[in-house]
Amino acid sequence: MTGYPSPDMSDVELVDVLRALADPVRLHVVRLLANGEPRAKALDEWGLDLTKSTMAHHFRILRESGLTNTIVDGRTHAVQLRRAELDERFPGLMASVIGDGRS
Amino acid sequence: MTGYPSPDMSDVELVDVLRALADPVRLHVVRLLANGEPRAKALDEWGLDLTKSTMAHHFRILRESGLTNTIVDGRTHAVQLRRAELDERFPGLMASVIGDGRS
DNA sequence: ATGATTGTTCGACGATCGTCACACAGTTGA
DNA sequence: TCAACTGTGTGACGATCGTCGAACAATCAT
Repeated sequence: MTGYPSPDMSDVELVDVLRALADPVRLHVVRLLANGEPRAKALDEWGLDLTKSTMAHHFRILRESGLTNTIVDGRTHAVQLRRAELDERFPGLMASVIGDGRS
Repeated sequence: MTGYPSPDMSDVELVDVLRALADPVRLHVVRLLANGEPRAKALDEWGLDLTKSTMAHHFRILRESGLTNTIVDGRTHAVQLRRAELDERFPGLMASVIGDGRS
């Protein structure tokens, strides 16, 4: 049901999380995941004009950095922000990054 | 007295700040600046084994991203974190990035 | 003036990054 | 069984990044 390995949060380094967030596409994705709900990886879920392989690349970086989990169900995959764990490891970071309307 | 142009904080984009922070050297520098006090650019102030030109490169990125100011005094320069402005623009971000002891 | 000091800028280099097309693997449904 | 579908992996490409040495500019002390 839940597939693909994500690192233990205790092994996650802040600088790697920041590197994962330091890209417009991935920051956008993380913001759409702010509410903690899983979201399908399907291209039309993200409002981005990128190819499958490019999105797969970004999803991989998000997962390997510790930001997300991948949930596999049949042939569809979903991504979920590891909000609670991230809040414990890096208090305030997600809140400030997800932030409000300021670009 | 205060030299080299820093961007208006209202023009600073979060993704650019994150990109500036997403490097071990610059994250280290920002943490040493956490208290808001200026710090000389002199190499021995940072405990890093890098050349002058490399440090100048990192200081430039920090300044252009909006994270720091440069204070010129004679032939010595100092860097200062724009803490108050950053806190207003991105509440909680600096606090979470500067954080505590977790690597 | 002259030489030492502090820091920037330039050009180069290898490494990493973001993107794509293509081939591949697993799941679903007819 | 077989075709369609969803997503991953590979290899390539240009662009950006981090680093360095060397040249330069500005300031200070003598």
